[in-house]
Amino acid sequence: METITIKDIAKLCGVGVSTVSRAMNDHPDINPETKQMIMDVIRENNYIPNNSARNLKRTDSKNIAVLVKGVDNPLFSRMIRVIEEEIGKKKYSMVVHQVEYYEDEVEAALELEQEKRLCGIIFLGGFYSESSESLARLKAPVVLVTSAKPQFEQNSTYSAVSVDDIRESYKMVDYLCRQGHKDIAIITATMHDESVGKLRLLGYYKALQENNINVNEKLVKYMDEGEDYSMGRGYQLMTELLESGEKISAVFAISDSLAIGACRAIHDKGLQVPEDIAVAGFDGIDIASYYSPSLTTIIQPMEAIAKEATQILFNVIRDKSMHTRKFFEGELAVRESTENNKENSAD
Amino acid sequence: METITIKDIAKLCGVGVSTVSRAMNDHPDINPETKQMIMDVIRENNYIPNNSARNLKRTDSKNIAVLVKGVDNPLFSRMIRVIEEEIGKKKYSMVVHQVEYYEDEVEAALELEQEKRLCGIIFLGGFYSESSESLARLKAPVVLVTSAKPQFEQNSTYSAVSVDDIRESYKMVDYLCRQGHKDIAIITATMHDESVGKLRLLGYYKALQENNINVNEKLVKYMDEGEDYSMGRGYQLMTELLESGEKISAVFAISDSLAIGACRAIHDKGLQVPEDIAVAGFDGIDIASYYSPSLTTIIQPMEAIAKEATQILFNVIRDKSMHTRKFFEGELAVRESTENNKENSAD
DNA sequence: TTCTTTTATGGGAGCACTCTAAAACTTATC
DNA sequence: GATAAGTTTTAGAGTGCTCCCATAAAAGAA
Repeated sequence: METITIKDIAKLCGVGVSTVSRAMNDHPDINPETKQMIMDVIRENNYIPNNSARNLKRTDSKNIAVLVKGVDNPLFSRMIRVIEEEIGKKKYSMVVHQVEYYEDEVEAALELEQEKRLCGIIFLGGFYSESSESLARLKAPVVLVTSAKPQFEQNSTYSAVSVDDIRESYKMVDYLCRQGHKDIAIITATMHDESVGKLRLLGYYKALQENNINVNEKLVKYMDEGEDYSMGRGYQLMTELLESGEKISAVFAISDSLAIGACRAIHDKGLQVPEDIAVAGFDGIDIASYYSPSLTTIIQPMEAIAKEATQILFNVIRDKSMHTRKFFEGELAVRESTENNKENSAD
Repeated sequence: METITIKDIAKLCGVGVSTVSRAMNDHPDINPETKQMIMDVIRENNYIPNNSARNLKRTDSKNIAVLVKGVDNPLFSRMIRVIEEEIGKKKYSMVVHQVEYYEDEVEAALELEQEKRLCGIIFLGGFYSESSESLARLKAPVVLVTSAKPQFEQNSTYSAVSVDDIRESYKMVDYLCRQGHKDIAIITATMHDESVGKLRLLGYYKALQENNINVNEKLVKYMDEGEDYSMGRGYQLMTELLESGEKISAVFAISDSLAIGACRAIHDKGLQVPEDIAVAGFDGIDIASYYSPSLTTIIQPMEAIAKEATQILFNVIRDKSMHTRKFFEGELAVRESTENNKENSAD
């Protein structure tokens, strides 16, 4: 059972190799009947063209890379699933690349580009320390998903799609303030200017300010740069918070995983969520609604974001359209972890 | 900034193209000094060979595909991370392919093989309805990870690595029996003979039998074929169980996600875990230990399994060594969700 | 009928590599 | 100094495909 090539198909059909190529690639200059005949033969013989040979010759490689910091982040793995579906529909193929925390994602993309002849790049998460200048080194169009970068110039060299992190974070913290909380801690990511953690922190500051609450910097806990948003890390940081002796009535963790770790830490100190401390997360991953107590969170429309990201990428690749910046609206889901039993018990 | 090719490097070094190729591929017939010189030039110019061109010519393509039913299954996404690391170390590249529930994974692999010139295939999960005969259609060596298939003939056409599902499941149910439970329900996957769900069900039967407990088929709940092990599904099936009116003192769900869904369902009926019903899971994903109550489960050594799987694959690819069947030992982690307060309150 | 235009097809160069076979250069042996 | 044997290098064929260009056939215009 030898590998079957385009030549074999051509011979079988009694036509030239180029005609078979034409039929497969929806080239206009071909007789519909010939095309039909060729396609039938292809199907009968389960012929699938060799991707390497195609990519070698083609200018447009039909390879899209997805670079992820943490494939096992539930938010990302869910999005990867959607992105692969979308990419598959358009007959492109997806290359997933896990970027280690110590790696520079743009460097990694640069390598992949040489190696795999990419025609498009999607970044899930990540920091882009050098920002625009760094991203501009990539030849293929780039879409940033769920990353910082609210600023967006005309003629940008990349697109971006995400929720408005400042606004969504504001929404959550403002909600906590209205619930009567005054001592609200936050568990966030690195202080890096280009990080989602920074934006969500800004939303936190803004909400406190508008509610006339002074910021207590001792209630602001940072993860280290490049660390995953893990439950373990949430647990540690919450424990530090609890052991600091500061008064805390609510905690906002910038991911659901961190929030769950925090819940567990509170529990392990013999305290109750939400009775003693309310906890809120961010993302809206499955576990948030199944956790006990179910977790108040900002639900990011992951499917929509992932779909839009691939759509934008295709627009840029195929129609050479301009890069764009799209914001999605998150949904504040109020659940058990912030139910205010103390004050509202009379309701 | 034009793309740099092997020709450019050859010219820069003042040597032939084939010599550069030799240097890069650790070919023995080359002067060490020449090689060093060439490697220096390559590094200085950030040259990275084009993968498509390589794969086109090479017999062994250095492409390994990972086919997954459900990339967003936490167990799998974690393993994917480890597998990519291992594959990367050996300078091979990984192609992740999400297999939809309605797709036949072997068909999908067959396509990928033609398309991407695979030199190895790893399956994560999946069913393999046609089993051996079907798998034998693949030319590249295959390793099944976390799949059924305890039987293993000499000269098998594939390797397999997993825990011994029957034994691990037995361990768990036997433990529940010893805790004094008599009415133990199970939430498992399809009845399909080649599924992990079936094996774990066999372990359940065995444990009940050895503990002289009659099986009540009304306590055995099946998911549909191809469905993900989701929390939502666990919730539904547990709700059905609770509404059946059968007496239930413990539930064993064959994945942690299902178990968490079950916990939530019990909670929503106004009952307590473990006081009213004990719950046990399987897998040992992160959330299991952070959930409230923390979840009793069988911890699969995911990292070790993933590493071993890639190792075996490399052995078969490179040394043409025989296929093997490797079992790992799981760890029964007893946690809050099965703590037996009732009987042992005097302890 | 002859010339131009349109439509359909085939030939073959080229993509960036690998690898075989042969060439060029060493060194050893008599 | 000639031959053999080994080492290092190179030219060039081959990989499966795409796409430009040439050609052939059909259609339309003169």
